[in-house]
Amino acid sequence: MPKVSVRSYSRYSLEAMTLLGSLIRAARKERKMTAQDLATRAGISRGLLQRIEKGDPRCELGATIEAASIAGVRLFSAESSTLTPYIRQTEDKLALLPKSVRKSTRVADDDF
Amino acid sequence: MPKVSVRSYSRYSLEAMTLLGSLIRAARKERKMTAQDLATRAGISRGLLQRIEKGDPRCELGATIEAASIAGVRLFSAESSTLTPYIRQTEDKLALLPKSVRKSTRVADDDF
DNA sequence: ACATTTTGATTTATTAATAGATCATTTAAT
DNA sequence: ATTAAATGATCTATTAATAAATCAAAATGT
Repeated sequence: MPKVSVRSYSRYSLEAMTLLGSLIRAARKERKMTAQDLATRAGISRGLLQRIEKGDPRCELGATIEAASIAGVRLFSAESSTLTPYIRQTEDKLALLPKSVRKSTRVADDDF
Repeated sequence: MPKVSVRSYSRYSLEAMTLLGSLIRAARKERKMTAQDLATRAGISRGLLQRIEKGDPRCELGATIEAASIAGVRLFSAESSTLTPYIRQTEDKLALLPKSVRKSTRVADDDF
């Protein structure tokens, strides 16, 4: 009997993954691509694409994003052809934030 | 010598994953969460969170989405508290599309 | 300046995902 | 109606991801 490994997801996460999968599937069909077509173009197996379109949480992020992208679904809709400026922007923001975060020693100051 | 398994990603996909990771990291710091904090809350190891924040394609989709969600980064910004209506909308659209896609037999009709 | 915590980077054992194959069923085009 | 193709589902061997531990370096608060 195989040991069961559990991992839980919030409702939002589950819904987001389901939605993403459905969007991919819808986009694929709109473009009249077969599952095998898309899978091949994404460099993955048809079985994995099936799981991706179902919103299975345990797929590789990369495989999912790539399949989405080829189907025409983009996580980030950029005006420019590249996301680089947004990445840069975020990195700049990160540079301003403290490099390491620290909880104040006095967590719940109940000595009053 | 371990056999090397390759998987390739489009530039967009790589950039999207990098951006997502950076957004998570920035959001986490803005909220003054340590990596360990976020990892624990997401039910993953700190090492995995490190990879997620780097935009590593080979992470579980679920772990990534969950970490993002907890950090406050959402893939889909819904007006409602649930994505259900969007899922439904997409499913409806799917219902209208053919259940299976088919290439026309006459691919390149060169007999003329 | 110092003490402590956070982070970054590795390494290994364990667990899980993926590819590929196969088969039944459904679907679409003729 | 018939036929070929697409889909859905399941199984197994192989390959890869994850958790956990460890250690060094960097950063923060006092």
